[in-house]
Amino acid sequence: MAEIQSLAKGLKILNLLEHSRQGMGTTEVANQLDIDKSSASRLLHTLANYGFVEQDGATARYLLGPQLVTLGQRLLNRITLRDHARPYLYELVDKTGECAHLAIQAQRQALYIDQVESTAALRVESEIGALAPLHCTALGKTLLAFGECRIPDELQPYTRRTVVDRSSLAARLGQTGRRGYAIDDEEYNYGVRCVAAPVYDHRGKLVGAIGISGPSGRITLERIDEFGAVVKDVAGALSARLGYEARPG
Amino acid sequence: MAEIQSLAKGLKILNLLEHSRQGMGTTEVANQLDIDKSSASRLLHTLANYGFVEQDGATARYLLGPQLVTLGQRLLNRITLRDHARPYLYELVDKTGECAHLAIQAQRQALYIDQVESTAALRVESEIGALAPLHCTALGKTLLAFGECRIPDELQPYTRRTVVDRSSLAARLGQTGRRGYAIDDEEYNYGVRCVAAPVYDHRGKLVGAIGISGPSGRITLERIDEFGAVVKDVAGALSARLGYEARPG
DNA sequence: CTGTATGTTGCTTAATATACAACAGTGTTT
DNA sequence: AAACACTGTTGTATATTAAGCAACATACAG
Repeated sequence: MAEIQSLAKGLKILNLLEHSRQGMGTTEVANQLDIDKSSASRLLHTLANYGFVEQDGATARYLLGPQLVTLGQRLLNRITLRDHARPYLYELVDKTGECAHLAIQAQRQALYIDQVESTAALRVESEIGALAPLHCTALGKTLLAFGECRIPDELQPYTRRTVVDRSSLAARLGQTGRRGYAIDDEEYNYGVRCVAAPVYDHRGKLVGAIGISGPSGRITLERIDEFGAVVKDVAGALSARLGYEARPG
Repeated sequence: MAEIQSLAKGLKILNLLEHSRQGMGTTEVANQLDIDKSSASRLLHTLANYGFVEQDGATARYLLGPQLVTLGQRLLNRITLRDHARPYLYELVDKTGECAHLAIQAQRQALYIDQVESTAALRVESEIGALAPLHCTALGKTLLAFGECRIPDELQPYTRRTVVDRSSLAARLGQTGRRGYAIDDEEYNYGVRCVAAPVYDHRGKLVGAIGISGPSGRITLERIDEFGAVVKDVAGALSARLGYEARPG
């Protein structure tokens, strides 16, 4: 289907500003997106009129605007999974000592919608709202293995351990399915191992994944199955809370 | 300046979807915004391509998309005021027993960027990301009285107590300035009183406001100055933490 | 099976965004 | 100071593009 190009340009500007901490000027935006600065100027003004971008008072550079907070938070508040999941995330932190995360599938990626930090000095911090690839994170693999979405077309490598071969990945996902939890063994970040398990709702539909992330020194290969069992249990308890009734077998 | 109309239409769709819990269909969007359904269809597809809206798998209706969470959260994470303010919000809750809020000025309104809930059964819940009017909330009045923004053109009444006369409001803001904290006496929500005070950064610039909200039964007119003093103190401590040095006088 | 509603697509035309140039404003350099 | 570079905004003709209409497909209810 044909895209409305002016709208697409505006949205591209927002995505561009996401990665700019100190903001961008009109000319800079125009150059990045290869459009005329007059167009950039008018697009930015339109975005500003609706609060999607904001001009820094001092530098006059454009930043992401408050309307995005309003809309994003509105959406987050609507995800009731999040409310239900919170105590279980705490339970994970208590039982494992590692940071716990909750993600859902969105835009063919894993969207982190909540986290509870551990008290350990060395810990893995993620940002709520961040998107992570499906093929090389424990939460993502969980969504792949137990959900309905297909393996992404491109399997980008992030570390030397990232599985980029489709058939190898499919085989691993098969294992994951049988085992009941997914493992990320330094496939996304060096030195970080993660374990995650699926969360189902009352219809038996996959709604998300919860898991833990920690340094490889603590989440050792010897203990990883132990962690896996814990994560699987807690995820099962959360699913039960959501009305899911595990089928026999 | 001229708006890019196609972009504006797309942004209007997002604003429209904010208030729709169960999502909207193409025709519905088209009718609401008075555009042709073919245009609505193409605009929605464009928004969907970039993740700003998402189609519910079951109902095929459009909902706000995950990209808004990503961008909104990115922005929230950048507001360091929020990190600094959190312990002071807890302090407010401890000292007053009421819910504490942090807001900044955005889009000529007060943007709630954090809250800490009290443990009281009867309490005032606000949503992070929500926008509130400047002229009839304690946080908003604080931003008006101590900041640089002007009184809004339209003073919409929310309750019978809302001050809608500009000169009356100006006089009240003068009082507020001398007193050092702002009061909302059921001017926005019936049965709810709020008290708020300004937060300054190291340059002495107003960066936000913190305050408490509670039922009128607990925040009585007799005790409101007592609460005001507490809020002012805590806001002062937060400002100090941000490097603000109160000027003599 | 008919009638109504929805969402998508093709195509023409009218609307509009673009590109270019000119201009104002700001700060830097010589 | 003056010249210069750079930024952002505005005006306008033109070429692009989105709108509008109709047709079509699909789903659902009577």
